[in-house]
Amino acid sequence: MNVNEAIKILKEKGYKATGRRKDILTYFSQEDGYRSAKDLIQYLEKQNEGISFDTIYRNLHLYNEVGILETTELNGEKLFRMNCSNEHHHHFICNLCGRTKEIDVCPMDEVKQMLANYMIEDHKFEIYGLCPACQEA
Amino acid sequence: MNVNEAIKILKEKGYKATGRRKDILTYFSQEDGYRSAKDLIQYLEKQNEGISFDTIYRNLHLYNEVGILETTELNGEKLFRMNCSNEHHHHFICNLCGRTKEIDVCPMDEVKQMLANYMIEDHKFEIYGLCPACQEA
DNA sequence: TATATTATCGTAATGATTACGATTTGTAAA
DNA sequence: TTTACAAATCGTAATCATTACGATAATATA
Repeated sequence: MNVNEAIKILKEKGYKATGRRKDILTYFSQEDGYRSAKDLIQYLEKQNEGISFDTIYRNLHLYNEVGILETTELNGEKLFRMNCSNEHHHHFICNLCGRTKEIDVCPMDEVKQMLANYMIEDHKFEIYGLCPACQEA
Repeated sequence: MNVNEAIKILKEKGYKATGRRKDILTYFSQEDGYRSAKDLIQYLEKQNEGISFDTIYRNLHLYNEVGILETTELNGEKLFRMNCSNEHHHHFICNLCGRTKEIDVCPMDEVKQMLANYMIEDHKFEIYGLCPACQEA
């Protein structure tokens, strides 16, 4: 997803396309892995842009709700990345650089049969390690 | 795993079997789902036992390291449960009561082939929802 | 361009977790 | 069974990510 597609989604849902929101979208569109609120703040400070925590977190959650960002949680902090696909998928996540690789395998079909009386609401399948680039360094 | 087995593990590794450590083990051995540090503190207060945060978290991490407790992370807090099995396994986790059901399916064999040049260090596969008991309430 | 609504700002508050110096406890050797 | 000492605990303060708030500013649309 790129910045313009994301802005289109915002407008369709009645949200305003503010400068701040575009700044945040610009950041995530140029990264290709999971990034934290702190990463985003540091990026904005380098651009000489102050930003409020309120604005950061409000928009990260909003973007997640409307499907612009995907999210995960690692070591006590939430991480976000631009949504790369409309298909259901999972990720390999590099422990060093946060970059991801899409995994199309989903074990839920097999698992559903084992949980007949359970109401399944969500699931998480993630693989962690070192990507090829980070193994060399 | 029960309290005595856990204490045996502690002693084997050279850790002392203190009253506090037994209190904590007693709590987790009588629960059958994921519980938070806060849950543990509340339990101890009901027993009229004060306890320091230092002691709580130091021991939770220790127990996780030596394989007495399993851990996961949900909504910004770490959760712990008594390790139920020495076999590699995953869990269904009830969103209401935290109780778990062991899942023996592991999709990693299939996935490893898709990640030939990636160094896999860890993975997480969890299913969330409502257990049969919580669906009725 | 005026207006109403939504968004942002700066900062304070919260909640989970970690850290610290002083004190206590468990263990094993004397 | 006492002694000695390392390890563990306590009470509390500090940290870190996140949430909340009242005042101000920016956006969309009429």
